[in-house]
Order: sequence, then structure tokens, then C-alpha cells
Amino acid sequence: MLKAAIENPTFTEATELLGNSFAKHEPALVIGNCRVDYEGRASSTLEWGERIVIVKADGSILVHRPTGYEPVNWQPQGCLFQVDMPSERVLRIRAFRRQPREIVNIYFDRIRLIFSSRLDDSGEFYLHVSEEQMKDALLSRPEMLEPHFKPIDYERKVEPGFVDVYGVDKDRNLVVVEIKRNPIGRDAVLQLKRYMDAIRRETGQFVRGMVVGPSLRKGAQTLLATLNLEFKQLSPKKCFEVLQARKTRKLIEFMKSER
Amino acid sequence: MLKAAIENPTFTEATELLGNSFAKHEPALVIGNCRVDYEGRASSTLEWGERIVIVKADGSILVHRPTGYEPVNWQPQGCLFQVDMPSERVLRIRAFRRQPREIVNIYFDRIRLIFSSRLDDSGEFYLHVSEEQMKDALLSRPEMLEPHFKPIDYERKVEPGFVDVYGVDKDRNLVVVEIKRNPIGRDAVLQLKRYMDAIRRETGQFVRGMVVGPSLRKGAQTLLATLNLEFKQLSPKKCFEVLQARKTRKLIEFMKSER
DNA sequence: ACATCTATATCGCCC
DNA sequence: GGGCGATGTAGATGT
Repeated sequence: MLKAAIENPTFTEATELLGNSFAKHEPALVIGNCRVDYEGRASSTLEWGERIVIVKADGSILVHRPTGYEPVNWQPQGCLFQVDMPSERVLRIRAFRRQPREIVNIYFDRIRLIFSSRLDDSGEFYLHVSEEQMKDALLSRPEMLEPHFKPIDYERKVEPGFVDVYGVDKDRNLVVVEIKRNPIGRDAVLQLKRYMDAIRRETGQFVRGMVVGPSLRKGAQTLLATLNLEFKQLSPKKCFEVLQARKTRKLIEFMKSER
Repeated sequence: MLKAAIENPTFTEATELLGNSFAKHEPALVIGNCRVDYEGRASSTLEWGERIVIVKADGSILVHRPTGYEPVNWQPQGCLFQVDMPSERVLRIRAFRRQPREIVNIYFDRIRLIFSSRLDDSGEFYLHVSEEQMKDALLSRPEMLEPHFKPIDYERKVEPGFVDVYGVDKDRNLVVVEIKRNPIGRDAVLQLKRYMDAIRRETGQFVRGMVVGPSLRKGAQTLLATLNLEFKQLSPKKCFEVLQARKTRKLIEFMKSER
């Protein structure tokens, strides 16, 4: 049984551990004194120094210096790794990538630490300004949609699904709003159209339709014009700020009431 | 004396090692089961899983999952670190940044490996462009040589070898260009002279000669003046930037078809 | 596969 | 410090 971590391993130990790691597509980590060559779209050399090298399960590799957010050398996922000893005193890690054809060679003359183990990471990652939260932000500040817009209802059930936000404009026209967190495509526009048709059938009134999101995708622009619908730019960032402001306002009110 | 690396440390050991590391602004590395919260321009949560955390000397921090080129959470350089134990079973690393105000909190419930040590890395990093690529860049943007310069051919065969670039200036004088990636020495100047002589014999016309490269070495300067030749400064970095514009390919294909 | 757009982009340069 | 541009950008999404 191989140990997961070895401090100051011999090159033979390191070669064995890394070879095994690459074969099993397990992540690995090497800290040591190394030199790095890159050749591909551009080419680079990095002279001797102590760095942290991370080899990942998906075939990506990162070389990190002791400072700086960005890796000094890297290879995105999908490349092939090799480990060998060009001489008794050197261990080489080779990361090869096709399309574009690029190679990163890392030569170690001293290894301080080597670690290799399966890492069990199935935890979900959430970026918090969801479509739901964007809706909350818009309800909290309806004037972000347009001046004098008044929301009547949200997540209103109609034939094909739920209307995100539903309200009236300054001329008392009904407005149906479809919110998207990501750039708006043709599908979102057609979804809005279906909701509008349902609301029009239900009320018998003229209905304005608006898609709200960070930006418009190529095809959506023309489709909007064709269907005579509108677009209002609203970024998750802006919504995040609105929600933050509301949270602090509520906190202040709460503190006042407790006083 | 603290060890640089500890496998399966207790939280007390880890807190001590990391506290020491942060105080001395030394890089540190933690591998373990953790949960991550981010709050700032946006906000995010990452649920439990095994990851690699790198804390750097300049106040940057990276949280890497076992796959993917990019860190799942991070903080750029210049933030403040804290380590503590909110409970006996949890170790927290806190990375705080002002402007924009952002916080990353990492909670570990198990630490597989911890490493902390000064890393000695003073090695230079060079981003290269080959002589060939410099030629491509010059063909792509001939005005970099001088205004109104028009290339006619490249790698043209003459008696002693291949002329890098061959063209005409705004007064229709022939121009022979010799490109070097490294500082230009006497040898490169003499090489250019031989090419010029060959072209002059071939065409019977007056020929201007120019060496192009990042800089001139001592002896080359005087030799250039003696032979009445010219030097144009052009760095590999500049060429690299031009090549990124990607106009090169089209021009070369055009010239190939015209040759 | 290729083009286009986003990013907690980061990083550098200039003002 | 703010604005703009480059990045071996990487990564996602639509064609």
C-alpha cells in the first residue's frame, strides 16, 4: 500500500507514486524545486525555483509560484501525463495536449513533498443570485423595470406554467415579465409569448411582454422585434446589491424595534 | 521546530501551523474535507467535499476541486487571513479583502494534509516568440518596420541562404530584412550584408538593409554604421501581441498563392 | 467543430 | 483609485 503523502521522497518513490496516480486518474500534488518549459500557442521557460504543482483527475495541470493568483504555467483539462527520470537526479512530468498542440514539461531536481490520493468531492456549488432572487429584487424595486411599474402578482399560474412577475405600467396596461439569470435566448422569448397569449385569453386585454436579464443572445434580438416584445437589461450583480441593501435595511428596522 | 508537512494533523496542530504561516506571510497548503462560503460582488456556497487549498505569501488564496482548471473559490492577492476553531471539530480559514469588500470562509471538518514552508522561487519567467513567429508578425503588420513598407516575399532563396523578409519602401527601394529574436550581434549584420549583396547582383538595383530584433549588441552598432545599414527595434513580446490578432495566417496564405 | 459571450474574471497600463 | 485592453485567457452556450 502506497502512502498518500511522502515528504522528501526519492525520485524513484515519486515516479512510482505519480505513475500510479496518472494511471488511475487521481489528483496529485508535488512541491519542489523545478524548471518549466511550455511550447504551444506561445512558448515560455521558467527557471529554477520552488513551486506547487497540481495534477488533476480530469487531465488539467497547474504550476503555482509562491505568489500570484494565476498559475505561471498550466494545461486545461484533457491532456495526457507522463512521468519519467531523464537522469538519476531529475524527475520530469510531461503534460501533452492536442488541439491546440501544446506541451508543458516540468523538471524537478528536488521534491519536498508529494501527495496523491483520490479526493472525494461531490459537494454542490451554488452561485447565489438565482433567478428567484432576481425576481425578489425586482419586486423590491419595481422601478428598475421602468418608472411607475406596479407589480400585481408573481409566480402566477397560467396555462403553460408560472408567470415570473405580472403587473401594470403607468398607463394601466398589463405587463408580463419573464426573468432570466443568464443571457436571454430565443427559448425565453417564446416562453414569454406563450404566457402573454394565456394572459390575453384570460383577461381579454392588451398585454405588454418584457424579458429581463443580463443581456440578449443573438437570435433573441430579432425574435423580440418580430413579436413586438421588449427587453430590459438587469444583471444579477445589480439584483445582489438591491438584496443586500434590503437585508441591511431590515436589520436596521429590526434593531430599532428591539431598542 | 514545526514540521513543514503533517499528514492527518489535529485541528490544534493545524491551527498552530497555519497561524504561524500567516504571521510570517509564508505560503501554506491544506488538503481536506471542507465547506466554503463566499460573499462579495456575488455570493456563493460550496458544500462539503475534499479540496486543495493554497494560501500564498502575497495574500491570495485558491480553493481547488479535484477537477477543473479554475479554482472554485478564490481571493486575489492582498487579503488578510485568519485561522481559528469555531468548535473542537471545525477549523476555519477566513480570507478578508477590502475594495471590493469580499470574504471567503473555509470550514474544515477533516484535514488530510497540511504543509507550510517558505518557498524559494526567484527564477525568471520568459514568454518566448520564435524568430519564425516574429517574421509572421512582421508580415502581418509590415508598418511595424516603417510606414508604407510593403513585403514582397519571405524566406526567399538567395546565394548564401534564405532572406527572412524582402520588400519595398515608400520610394520603391528594395529592402532586405534580417530578423533576430535575440540581441543582434556582428554576425547577424554580416549575414544581412551577404544577402543584400546577393540581391543587388540579382536585381542590379539599390538595396536597403535592415536588421530587426529586440536590441543591438555592442559591436553591431558600429558595424551597422560602417556598412550604412539600419536597425529597427522589435521585441518578441510585441510580436506575440500582434500574432494574437490572428491576421497572420490569412496574409501568409495569400502570399503563398501569389508566389 | 467553430463562433460568440461571460467572468466574483485577473492583471497590467495609463490618467 | 478608476477606466480601458490583453489574456497561452478558460468555460459555457448556441450554431
